[in-house]
Amino acid sequence: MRSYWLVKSEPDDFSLDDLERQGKEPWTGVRNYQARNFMRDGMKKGDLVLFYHSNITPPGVVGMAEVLSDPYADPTAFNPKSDYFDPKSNPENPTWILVDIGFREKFPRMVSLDEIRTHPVLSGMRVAQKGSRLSVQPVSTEHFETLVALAKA
DNA sequence: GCCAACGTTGGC
DNA sequence: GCCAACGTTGGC
Repeated sequence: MRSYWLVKSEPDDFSLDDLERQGKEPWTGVRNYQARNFMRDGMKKGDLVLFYHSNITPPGVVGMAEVLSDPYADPTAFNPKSDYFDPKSNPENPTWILVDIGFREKFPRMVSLDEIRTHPVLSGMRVAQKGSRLSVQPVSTEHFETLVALAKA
């Protein structure tokens, strides 16, 4: 049973094109417990992931990625030189967990946040809620299929 | 650049 | 355990 997800990324920091170039990327730097729990407890290899660009005009879903690894400790939490360093995390009992995300496809067109919010089905997505800051979030099968169909229409 | 919404921290 | 202060996210 495959699950569906949405991850946010600021394209100035790491875009879908960057993911395409790299092929895959350890999803480092998530420092929110709810988002971590989704990666740690929910994500499985082969799950499909909507790739969302935030902090850009317009924000929206630009493509599809997939989960390529089992969950493992985020190594940036142990690196004092990293922006994501967290002295409270240690390799014996890591606080922060990630998965590898792989490139799958760039959609023929972006589905913007505005379009998600005004769509009768997609408006129920968590990302559409005002003030929604969760950077890793589950997506229902219906929302996933509706959004992909729209992106390819 | 502004600021509302939200999550976390820390004093009490 | 409460909650004010603070820092961050992210749309606009």
